[in-house]
Amino acid sequence: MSDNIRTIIHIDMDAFFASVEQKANPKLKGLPVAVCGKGKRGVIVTSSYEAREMGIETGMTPNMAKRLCPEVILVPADIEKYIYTSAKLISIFEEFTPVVEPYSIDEAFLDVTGSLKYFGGIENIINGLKKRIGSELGITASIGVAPNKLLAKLASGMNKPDGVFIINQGDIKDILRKTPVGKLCGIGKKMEAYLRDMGVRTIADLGSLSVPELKRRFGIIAQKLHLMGIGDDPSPVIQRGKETDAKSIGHSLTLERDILSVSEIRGILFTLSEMVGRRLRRDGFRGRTVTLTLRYSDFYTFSRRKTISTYIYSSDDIFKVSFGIFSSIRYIKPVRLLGVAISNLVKTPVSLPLFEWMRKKENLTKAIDEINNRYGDFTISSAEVIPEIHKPHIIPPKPFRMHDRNF
DNA sequence: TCTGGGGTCCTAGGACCC
DNA sequence: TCTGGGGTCCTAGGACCC
Repeated sequence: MSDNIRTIIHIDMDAFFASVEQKANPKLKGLPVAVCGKGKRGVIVTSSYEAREMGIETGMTPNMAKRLCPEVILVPADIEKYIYTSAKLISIFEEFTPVVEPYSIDEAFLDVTGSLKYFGGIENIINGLKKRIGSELGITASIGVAPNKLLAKLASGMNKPDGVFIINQGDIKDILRKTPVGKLCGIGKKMEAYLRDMGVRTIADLGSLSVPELKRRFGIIAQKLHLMGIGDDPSPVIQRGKETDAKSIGHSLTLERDILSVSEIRGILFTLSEMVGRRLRRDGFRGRTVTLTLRYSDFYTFSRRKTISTYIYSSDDIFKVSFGIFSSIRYIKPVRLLGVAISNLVKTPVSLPLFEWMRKKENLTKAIDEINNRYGDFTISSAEVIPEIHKPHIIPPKPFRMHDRNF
């Protein structure tokens, strides 16, 4: 461990989407509100604390929620509003330190080690954050403070909603002894069950296992697990704009109804390819591996990928590869979900176009993107695109899975 | 009662080359 | 005559996070 102790904040909005809706429409304040995804197959993505008290959980269908709590108010998700609020949040955070790492639409890590003195201590920073968020955005946040990201994240969950929890150096041992290992970010259900079989229940139990012992069971992640077990985490807060490049870009869509028709599937793949292609180009990448994901009506989900020899970036090329993969799948059942993703990415200036037709194609693609960037998505696009599909999709919290409920 | 969407990282096995 | 071993690339799938 290092001598200079860091002060890391993890800040997590409370019931983010629901709170934003309650702020936008004060009539919803104090009521059970559930925000749902759009379309026939949308599920609940967040709910207010009032709704949670009635047993409403993320992942339920609106029907299930209604049955459970007839007074629940269902509000369709308005992603643009949440993105806007999220951007405001980040700019508030950045007034307290430049070292801000957005972790999702409603969470961030802040390294405030360097700004403690300026603000006169951690309490002033916490109070300042809460006050600004409350007065400017009308929502609440839970804040965790600790010497590293792992523990800060753990801390922010300890006193929800609208809470603060500070883990000082001296408290660490005690907390590790008391806290179940599954509370750690990175230990999911499977890992927790596996650790339980080894007699590991608390974080401290994990810390008591030796690295070689962990290596036998978990291989390469042994060292990391050990560090987690002793509450250590050397990873830095990565300042916004200094992130590593994306590794993949993709979109998927659950269809309004299950379909079998190849021409409909073709249309959806084309649209998804266009969405992927636009983001790929906007972010300045090309890629050479295309992955197609299918989910059948029985929920069986699988993927097929293809790596080609050249880096591509046009929506058309992405579509050709993804439809080619689809065509190679022999046994097709009614399709519930389709996904297209591209990976094996490189930053764009790769080479100049070799031939005239390549240059023309590139110019056309650029012109279309410029128009779409200026006037909104799909102002211009091929006749095959289905414009309904593309609103931004960014959905947060914990997925709730039907089949997890049996224990 | 039916089960959203966007990512990262890791594993294991096969193809292929030297 | 019975079968090396290392390295790289690729595919499929799963765990995990939000």
